Amino acid sequence: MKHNFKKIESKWQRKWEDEKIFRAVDGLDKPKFYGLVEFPYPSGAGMHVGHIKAYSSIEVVSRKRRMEGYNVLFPIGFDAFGLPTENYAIKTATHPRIITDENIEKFSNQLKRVGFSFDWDRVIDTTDEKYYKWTQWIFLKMFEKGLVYRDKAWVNYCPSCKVVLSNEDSQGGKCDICHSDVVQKSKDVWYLRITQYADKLLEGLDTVSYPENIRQQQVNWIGRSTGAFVDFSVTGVEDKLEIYTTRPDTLFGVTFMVIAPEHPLIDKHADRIQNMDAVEAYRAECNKKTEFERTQLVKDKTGVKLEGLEGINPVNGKKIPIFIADYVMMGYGTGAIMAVPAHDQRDYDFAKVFGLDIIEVIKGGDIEKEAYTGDGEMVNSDFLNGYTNKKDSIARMIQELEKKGIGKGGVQYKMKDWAFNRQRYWGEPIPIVHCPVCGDVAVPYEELPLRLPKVENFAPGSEGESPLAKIDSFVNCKCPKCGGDAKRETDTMPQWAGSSWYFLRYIDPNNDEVFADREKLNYWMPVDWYNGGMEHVTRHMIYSRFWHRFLYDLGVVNTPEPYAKRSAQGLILGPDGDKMSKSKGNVIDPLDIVDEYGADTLRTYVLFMGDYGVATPWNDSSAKGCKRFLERVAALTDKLTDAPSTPEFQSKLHKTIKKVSADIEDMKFNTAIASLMILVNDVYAAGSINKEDLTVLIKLLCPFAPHLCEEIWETIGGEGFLSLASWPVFDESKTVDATKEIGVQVNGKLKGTIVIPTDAEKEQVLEIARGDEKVQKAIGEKKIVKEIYVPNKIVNFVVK
RNA sequence: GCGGGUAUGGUGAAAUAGGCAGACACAAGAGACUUAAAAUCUCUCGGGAGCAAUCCCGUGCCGGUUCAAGUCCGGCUACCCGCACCA
Repeated sequence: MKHNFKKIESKWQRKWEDEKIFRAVDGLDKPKFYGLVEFPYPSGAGMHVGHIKAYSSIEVVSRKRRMEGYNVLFPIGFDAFGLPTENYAIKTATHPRIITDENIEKFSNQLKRVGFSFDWDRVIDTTDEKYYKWTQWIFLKMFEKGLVYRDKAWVNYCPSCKVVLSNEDSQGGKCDICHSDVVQKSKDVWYLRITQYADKLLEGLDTVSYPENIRQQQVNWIGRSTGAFVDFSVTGVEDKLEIYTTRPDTLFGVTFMVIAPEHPLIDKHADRIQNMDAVEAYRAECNKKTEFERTQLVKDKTGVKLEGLEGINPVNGKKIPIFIADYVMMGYGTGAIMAVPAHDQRDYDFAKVFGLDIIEVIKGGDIEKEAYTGDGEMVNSDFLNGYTNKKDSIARMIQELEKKGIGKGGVQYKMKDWAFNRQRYWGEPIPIVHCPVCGDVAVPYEELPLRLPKVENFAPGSEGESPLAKIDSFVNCKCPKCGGDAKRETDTMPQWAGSSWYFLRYIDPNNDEVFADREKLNYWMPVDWYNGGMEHVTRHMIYSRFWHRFLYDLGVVNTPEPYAKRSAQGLILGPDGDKMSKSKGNVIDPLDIVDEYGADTLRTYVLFMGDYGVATPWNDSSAKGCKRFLERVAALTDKLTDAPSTPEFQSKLHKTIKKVSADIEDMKFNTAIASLMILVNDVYAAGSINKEDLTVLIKLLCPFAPHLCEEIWETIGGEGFLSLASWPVFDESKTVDATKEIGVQVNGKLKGTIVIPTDAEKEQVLEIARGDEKVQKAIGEKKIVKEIYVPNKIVNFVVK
């Protein structure tokens, strides 16, 4: 048979869709498998070849699971709120709804042309009001539980997108969307108290199967540290200056304090600060610096001493100067530090610039040269002198601080609360009403969804307020509590909201009563295997784990963690080895490949091209090689024989079943495909194959190249869909050979190979090895001093 | 600076738990078929020496453990990813 991919691919895609053979059935009395891939943002550009690779892994596993008898849920949907659509809407004066619908239509057709076995009856769209009703519902539940708060704050603001960004969206001081420099702006911000879940998110990592690098990235992102909060008195003022430190045991080495330039103490006691001019000048200078300069370039210490205020070290009563400096951040800890120059390099550098005292309290380094951050004996530290163990000295100091009421042990996180509002149109409206009497009031649950109103002009206002603020009919409303005149919140939720719980909605996508039926959740959750990109490890994954954990604490889902297992694909690079980008002109369009080589070739190649987790350049000739392989498979129907299979071929076949089965589970798709290529080469060498053996072969290949395998199955008279046939089981006894070829080494160097009966006795093997001509020659006149035999692997003679 | 990872032919890459390095492909070269080309099929294909049998070298670098190291240990180097004046 010829491989007429154009004809057979559309034929089988239609059949699969008509008969809905990939539909997941709720509550079936079968083991379940929930395979998940990150749902796409339906951009106008259409599908990227990276999508194909990202989905192909779980696609292959899901197809294998179905054949193994599992009830499989492998869904797809669209994460469709977001800025690119909104910007395109502004540019073309088209409503984002229309653009989104068009793009979803386009994406769906493209996905279908690759033959992915999604359950198309469960498609979700985060911009559908039936969906975002429940996004708003979860938000209100969080509001109800005190996990939502509003605060005026200095925030990351992108002047180009005119939008407030979360910490995560402005990494490196650049806007994640447009890459402009982010500035600090004082704004009204809605926060989700994700920090309250920091420990739960950390602990949850021990209960799931994530690759080490992903686990580590999440641990770093949460950034838990333990230490102590200590109150320092300030001369002449009532307030205490609270600092956070991880090394409270170095308190006797404190020689000055540093507070962030934005620290409220400064304005509060401005009248006592004699050099307010210099302070203001320094603050202005800091404000001018971009985040990039502040964190990347300027490691030189700068600062200004606050004249008129002095700190008092609570453990020894010493007066110490207070500085402002931009190396202390308002956003971490308390925005104030005690400086121990002898044992912290930054404090050391600062002390050198300003000529401050450096007092050693831990022995072991040379504080003339640099700060010593290692362990050692405590000195100059009163009751801590003589301690050599960091843990003990810290514990003792915390005990002392708590006894005297001047400090306490505490925990800090690098992770900050999640800035949750955006001044944009194309997002979920935040369902809150501002009442002059009652304050912030939740929109009643029965009024959800709070729909996005129709707008003529989607552009944000000049001050960066939401386009919704211009719609009086939306803004003006009655307070749900007191019935008085009130105004609606006009900001919308960030892009990440909809994707924070979408995997739950797939389970029950059309439910109008609850976000998903509890029994169905119990059946399907958790997600058994989730594949996606590394770029979503610290945002989407942490956010969605947080939301899911919240829902668990609320008692509405059955598992604390949403994803039992996570994997990540490596990028497909352009043929030139660079990251694909339009500007470089090295983008591969997957649909071009489908047209030219077929979907089966595309699917097979993206998994064959290399290690699944590693970035690999696209190589068109290699892709063609996969096409060649599939053509050779198609032609096997011309080699059919009625003759029974040979024991040799049975052995090869069963070894291949074993290898392919194991490799798919280990995501070693490249070697799984390679072993199928070897098997096909073996058939060509033998000249013929019988129907039974060919059936096994196409079953193994079916998850990778399903259209072709279905067609072959039909051609050789198979009944029903091969995609629903049973996965081959190997016979272990047939994977063991009667004889084995092993190497024989002399002094660790390979000198010959011998054939031995499998599991032969050591003496028998050594006998054969000694008798080998080449081995004898290598030994020559020398004496054998040691004989090593590793069963079925190798013989080594040590000679002198 | 901290954390994670990677390094193997001309290329993408294989190598179970320390046991025949380079499977499977791609590219290249030669040949067959063809009026010709494409496609297909056959052969060669890490480096060096040799007519050859064969021998020597070879998994980023230096050292170690071992009968045996791509694999384990110690010390480097380069690159990639993430975080970063985090107190």
